[in-house]
Amino acid sequence: MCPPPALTGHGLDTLDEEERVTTRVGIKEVARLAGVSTATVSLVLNDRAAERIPASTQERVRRAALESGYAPNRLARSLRTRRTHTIGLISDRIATTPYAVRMVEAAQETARRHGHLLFLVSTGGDRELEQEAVAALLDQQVDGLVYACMWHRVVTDLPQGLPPGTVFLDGRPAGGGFPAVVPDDRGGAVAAVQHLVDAGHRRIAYVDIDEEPPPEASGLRHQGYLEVLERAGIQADPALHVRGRSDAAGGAEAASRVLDLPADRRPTALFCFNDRIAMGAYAAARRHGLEIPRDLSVVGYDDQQLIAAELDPGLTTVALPHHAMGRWAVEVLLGERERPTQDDGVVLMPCPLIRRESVGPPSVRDPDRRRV
Amino acid sequence: MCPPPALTGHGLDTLDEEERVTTRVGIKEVARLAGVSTATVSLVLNDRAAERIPASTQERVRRAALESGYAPNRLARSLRTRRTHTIGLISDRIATTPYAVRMVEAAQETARRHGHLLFLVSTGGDRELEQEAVAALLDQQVDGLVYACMWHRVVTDLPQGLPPGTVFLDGRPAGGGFPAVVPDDRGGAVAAVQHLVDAGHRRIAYVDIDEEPPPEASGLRHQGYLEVLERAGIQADPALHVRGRSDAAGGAEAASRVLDLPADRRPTALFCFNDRIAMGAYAAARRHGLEIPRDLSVVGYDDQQLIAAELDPGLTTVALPHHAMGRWAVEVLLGERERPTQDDGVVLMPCPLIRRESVGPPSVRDPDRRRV
DNA sequence: TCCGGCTGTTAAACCGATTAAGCACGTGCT
DNA sequence: AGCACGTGCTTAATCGGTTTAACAGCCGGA
Repeated sequence: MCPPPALTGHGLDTLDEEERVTTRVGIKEVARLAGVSTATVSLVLNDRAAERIPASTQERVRRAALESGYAPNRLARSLRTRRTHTIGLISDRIATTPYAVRMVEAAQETARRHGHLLFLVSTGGDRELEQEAVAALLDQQVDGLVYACMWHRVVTDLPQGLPPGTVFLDGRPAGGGFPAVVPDDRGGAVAAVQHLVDAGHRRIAYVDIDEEPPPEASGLRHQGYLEVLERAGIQADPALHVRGRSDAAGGAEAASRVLDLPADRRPTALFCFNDRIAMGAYAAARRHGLEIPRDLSVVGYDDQQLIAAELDPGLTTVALPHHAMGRWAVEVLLGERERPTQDDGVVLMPCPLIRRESVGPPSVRDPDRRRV
Repeated sequence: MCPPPALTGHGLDTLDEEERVTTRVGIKEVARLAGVSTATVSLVLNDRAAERIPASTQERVRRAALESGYAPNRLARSLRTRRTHTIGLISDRIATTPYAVRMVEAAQETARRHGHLLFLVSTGGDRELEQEAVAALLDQQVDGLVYACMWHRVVTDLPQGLPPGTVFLDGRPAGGGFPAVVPDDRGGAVAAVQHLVDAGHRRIAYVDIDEEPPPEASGLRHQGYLEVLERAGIQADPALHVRGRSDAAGGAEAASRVLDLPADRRPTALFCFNDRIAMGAYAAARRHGLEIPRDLSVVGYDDQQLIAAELDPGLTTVALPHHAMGRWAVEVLLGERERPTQDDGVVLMPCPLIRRESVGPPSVRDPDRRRV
């Protein structure tokens, strides 16, 4: 029992106590306790013993490790094995879209389940920070990188030096060449609008977002919207495609524009770009004396709990598969799941329709009762 | 046990190219290029040269490093220096309270500004996972740990083996002994209620949350509420302290209970435990034919953007200093800021009042007009 | 008796940096 | 000439593990 000199200066009486606190027990100590060499300890504890080392010795080593509370220094191990069991997640931002956070959480959880730790870096979209982050993470010898976006988008100028295996999350690299997963916005829109068509609606407006340039999701959802109309033999009315700011006020304003149309052209249902716009649509409906879903059906997008579930009546909406995407990204990164080869490596994750109470059959009310 | 692909993989033709991609240039290569030993390279690049090494040599080394794109392997460096420049953040959950995410983001940003990377682990409140996380992070030799809660609470059973410097964020350890930062809920309530008193209100209700056990914040805000009333010489009316579920419906129901009181006891202002409850209070006010702020003033808590800013009229509320707390925690951890010694190491972070349009002078309307 | 092979274990190289200690050389002083 | 000292660098130990090659001892067969 002759301990190595303690590194700290603050002298306690009992060296024993001090050591417990400051110095972790290493493989050497275990080897000494078990009366073997460090090589043997390493072999045993890593199950590389392969019959070469008798059970008795293995038992001795394991007991020594357990009793001394040995935990290997992963730094040292990683230096030799060249695997750190860490991954880096770079995201443009995490706080803005509340439920996109689920992506990060899912990524972290998946990493953990596979024995990895996750470095989180959010760059606020700053190119320079992003570049620094890539470098810092590679310096740390991460086993892989996830490049996450908080909105479905096409990433045009990638940082330099992204390692080949990097996985894109909720975005895809302009040039391709990396595995990527994004929500199936077109498919989600199809589900939403089909739901309205199935309920009997023929005049369905798309209350789009008004942003320049329009986000990926905007165009894709429009495609889905048009696709369903066409399949249903409904002539799309350009007047029913309106745009508004992405908040309740903007949504109310845009929704009002279609609700103000003459009775024979006025929509009986609204497909809103997102839940905030749908929230505004509720307000507009109220101002037009329309009751949801009796007089007007509304479908949103995003399934933001704070809005969709709290509105009265509950908003039928389409959920973004944040959790599934976060998990997918890490699984692909860690080789637990096949890398996609089709479609330039881009995988579309389905967006499930969440049915609440904001959709019903079209109203048959007297047009004169339209305003209050 | 599928082997992760790590950074290497898909073979390229030219070894040269391959090397560029797979093998990072090490200190040895730089030494060779500059015609010196690795020791010299290390000395120069770490500015430990201290006049011992002439400028000409330094120049040569630096150029070699730059030209070869040398970046030190932080694993190796850390093994030797015993500092990894990484910190671990353990949080019970990150997705639930949307804006608590700011805490994590602030922590990450602060870590980055001080040259550190942040490991994120969210445990879902699972004790066992929490324990594993502590162990895994310590194995990785993190320089420190932040233990974050997503609601202000007292942490009763801490995981084993938390290193002494661990900082608590939005929570404090039951036994003390660790630095901790929590929002000043009492102070925030004081600001909110004082604001109402200053506007002339005398009958102010506290629409509390109905949870067992009541969260820390509930009691503290109640204290602040009572404190202001007492200072203002207002007799607190127990009937004006009601509780409801923490959502819009619960808030509406609880608010209705006080709005149903006879005119001479009915409050002219509501202080709500949070913004979701305040959202319900808006609905209740509407149903009672009361206009905000003309007939009823409302103050919330949390400043949830999706609610507070979107409501009409905008909700005056109290913001939780998530950003400031996240930053504080990391600064204390990294020794950039003095550890608190007062109050068992617990620091109260001020909660600023956010003034919007939901507060006005008390109504002088005819009580008979109360219902519509 | 000698040799090959098997068993159980270990010495030592290695990962890529940092850093204490020391060496070689020139210079100035006595 | 001899010596101390400063300058400019290098050697080698070290961090805490993993991994390869080899060694000691024993056994059985030729």
